[in-house]
Amino acid sequence: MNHFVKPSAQSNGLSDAELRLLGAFDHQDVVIESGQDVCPSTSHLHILLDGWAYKYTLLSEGRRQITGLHLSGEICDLNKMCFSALRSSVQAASQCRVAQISTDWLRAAVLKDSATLDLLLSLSVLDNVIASNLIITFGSRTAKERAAWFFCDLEVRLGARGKTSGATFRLPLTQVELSQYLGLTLVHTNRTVQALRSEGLIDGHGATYKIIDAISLRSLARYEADQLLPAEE
Amino acid sequence: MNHFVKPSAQSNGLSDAELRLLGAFDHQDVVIESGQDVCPSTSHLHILLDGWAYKYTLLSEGRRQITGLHLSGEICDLNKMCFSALRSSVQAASQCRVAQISTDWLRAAVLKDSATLDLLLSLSVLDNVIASNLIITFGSRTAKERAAWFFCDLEVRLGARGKTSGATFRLPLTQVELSQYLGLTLVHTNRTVQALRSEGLIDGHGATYKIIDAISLRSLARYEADQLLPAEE
DNA sequence: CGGAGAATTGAGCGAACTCAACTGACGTGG
DNA sequence: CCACGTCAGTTGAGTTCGCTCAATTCTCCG
Repeated sequence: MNHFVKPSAQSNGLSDAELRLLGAFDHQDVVIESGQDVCPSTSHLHILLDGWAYKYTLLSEGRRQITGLHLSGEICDLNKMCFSALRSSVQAASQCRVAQISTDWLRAAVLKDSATLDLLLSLSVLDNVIASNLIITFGSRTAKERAAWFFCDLEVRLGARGKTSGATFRLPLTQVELSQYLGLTLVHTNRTVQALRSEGLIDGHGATYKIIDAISLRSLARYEADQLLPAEE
Repeated sequence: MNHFVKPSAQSNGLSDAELRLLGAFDHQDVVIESGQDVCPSTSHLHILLDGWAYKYTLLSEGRRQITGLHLSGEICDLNKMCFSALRSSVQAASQCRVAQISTDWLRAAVLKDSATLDLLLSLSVLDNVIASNLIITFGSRTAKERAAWFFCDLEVRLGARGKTSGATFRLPLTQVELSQYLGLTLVHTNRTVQALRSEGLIDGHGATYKIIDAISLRSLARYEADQLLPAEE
């Protein structure tokens, strides 16, 4: 059986070692284009191997709220192990490579191998920790702090995947999407990001951003790797 | 082995049948006084048999954010199955009766019985759904809508447990706690609840509340049982 | 009666929203 | 090659929501 280790709390997803072990699983690779549904099948789980995706739910009047951001190594639809019909979907924010795993197959694997059980539980619990962090952000941070928090969080998660060069990284989200994630209006999101730029905390327009002053940014965001993270490794 | 059924999505917790089956588990009953820590042990999970509790995390400057509300039948600290040191705690909002279950024992039980696995997974995923609902609330609802949403949600969850008489129920939370849950200031929470009262949507001060006009309340809150719930039952 | 915690009220301010217009990049078709 | 449409980003002006900083009432309990 596979010897999974605990998913890295820093990266919020599967580690490289885990992804390598994933090869032992009965899975299927798919490429999803930007804007498409990442999790079309209800009988399979979907693991992001590469690319950006976000979970969202549609609200009244055409609005929507993005409830989570997924990077490579993360499982997008763990809920499918239990519930088939949630009111949320997962959309690709960039071209994505996705591995599909049958829920039935995984369920059987978990019963056979306690390390796999640990992995699955850890991923689910991690999802909760991430969600709690977002709740804390929404409940206690101003717009500027939210934006700062977003960039801090992003740098950590991308850094853990080796997707940053220096403090520079690609961000394939439009400001509309960013505003739906941060729970702000588009206009205010724009002004807020500009403020971070003009204060010399970040730089970059369009798809490429760079963190200039990580210390001040974290201080502004009261970023403390949030809910713990590292555990009984 | 136990024959657990899926936890009720309506109530967000264990059903009566599940609680009855719980007797077969190796557990220990404890009474926690209001204000005390519900989950002191790190080697045990804690299931609320009766009472109110909330998960919170302390922020800078003495502030805190309540990230989840727990009613009877809910597991408060599922994260202990994976991570030992989270930055959050669970506090009793009223006197609580709590069942402690050893994490090791549960882990073994899950590997032996697929129904128990389903139960555990369902509970964890349900936590996520609840958290997503809160994120949606924070991201898209005004103060008044948040408060209305809170009462709608409460009525459903309490109703599923038979803890309402008519639309009347006890709410053992102070406005300070309510404000920490809704992500508003105490003053604004007070005014917001008053507004709901003066508009004839709810009634009641102190610890006892009553929903007068559920239709209007739900409409105001855009409450639609939120992230769905019922599944492949 | 005094004190503590909870709920309430008032006044003023600042953050975030709304509405509306405008720029710049890009692709497509005449 | 340029006119045009579209979409992302930006800017301005005015309004409203929610916050801050008091101070005051109410309730309960010793």
